[in-house]
Amino acid sequence: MYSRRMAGVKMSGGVEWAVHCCVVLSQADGPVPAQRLAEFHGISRTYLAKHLQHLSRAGLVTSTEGRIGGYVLTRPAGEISVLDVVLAIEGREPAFRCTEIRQNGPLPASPAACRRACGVARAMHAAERAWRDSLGAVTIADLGEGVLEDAGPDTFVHLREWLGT
Amino acid sequence: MYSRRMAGVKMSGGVEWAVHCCVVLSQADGPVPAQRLAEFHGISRTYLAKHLQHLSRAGLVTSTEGRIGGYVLTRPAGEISVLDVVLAIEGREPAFRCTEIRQNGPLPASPAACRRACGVARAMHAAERAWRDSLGAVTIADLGEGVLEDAGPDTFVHLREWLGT
DNA sequence: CTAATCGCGGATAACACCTATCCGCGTTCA
DNA sequence: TGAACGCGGATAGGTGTTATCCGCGATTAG
Ligand code: SF4
Ligand code: SF4
Repeated sequence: MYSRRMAGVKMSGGVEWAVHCCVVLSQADGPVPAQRLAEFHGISRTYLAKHLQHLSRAGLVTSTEGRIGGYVLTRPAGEISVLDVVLAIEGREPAFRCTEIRQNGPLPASPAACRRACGVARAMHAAERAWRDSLGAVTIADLGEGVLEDAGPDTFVHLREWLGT
Repeated sequence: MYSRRMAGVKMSGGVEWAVHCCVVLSQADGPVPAQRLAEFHGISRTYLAKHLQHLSRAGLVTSTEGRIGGYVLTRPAGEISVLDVVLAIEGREPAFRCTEIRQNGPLPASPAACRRACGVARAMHAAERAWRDSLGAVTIADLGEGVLEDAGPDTFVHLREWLGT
């Protein structure tokens, strides 16, 4: 699916799907099945279902089983941040994982010096905090307004019509 | 090497090695061979060599071939940020990669609306910018001072003695 | 000059994670 | 009852990370 060489810190592609689904759900009146969400975005239904289950386990969406089931946002769109979605899909593990190599080799750091994280780890964690703070400041409701600005004020009207089909 | 399950946005472990090597190099008088750097940190010599080559290609370190060769920092430690090292090892690709799913499905976004990145992509890129700004504000020299605070003022004296062995 | 040391780049393999699909199960409702 | 739906496990292919090994060219001690 990805043609170019890629490297480095990378984010799962499912995050993009999940965020878009949340924006759609914020405009829906009732439960929207995964089938419908996948159709709307032109993506794999079975794989999207996996991501939606992650959102469900994280408590961001509430699932309704049975005949006319589907997904509904648990909280108002203004109370769900992009960070919530990213953490639900990607997990809560920090990107930087310290392997404590300062304790290896001929001059290992003393146990006293290792009581707290070293400067390297502190710098990495501070950067991740800045990243999370930035994502935490944007809500699904904010993204919905952005769509209206970019695509016109009647976009969600068409969306609701299609969902009701 | 990693026993626990991990998920999500992740950073290559080689970044930690590379940053530590830069701190060591900032305290060395002459070229330090990869063999020595690997010994000091108790890590794989052959694999570390790969990362050092990345640093060399990025221009952060200058390599000397031959009998008494090794690596030297190209710039002063105060002019090399942690971000420089991370980008050299991990590459410059952004973590979030947009697949433009808004152009799919029964209600695709109009070409006019796609002239610029949508709100989702903008939020992701803003968060990455905050992450990079945070990492760019910390230099190798700063980390060296942190080591002195944590491990005592004679730490680098011992280091230089061992390097001279 | 010779040999030892060193950096460089390619080839290779094991492993983990991402992507994607399929199936069976339980639930709900027409 | 049957159709639609969510849930979880099993599975498979692709990609990136981790790690090692080899040959090559460069440099220097002896
Ligand atoms: S010095 Fe910092 S990054 Fe390095 S091993 Fe220790 S805690 Fe981890
Ligand atoms: S809406 Fe944004 S994140 Fe989604 S496909 Fe379009 S540009 Fe990418």
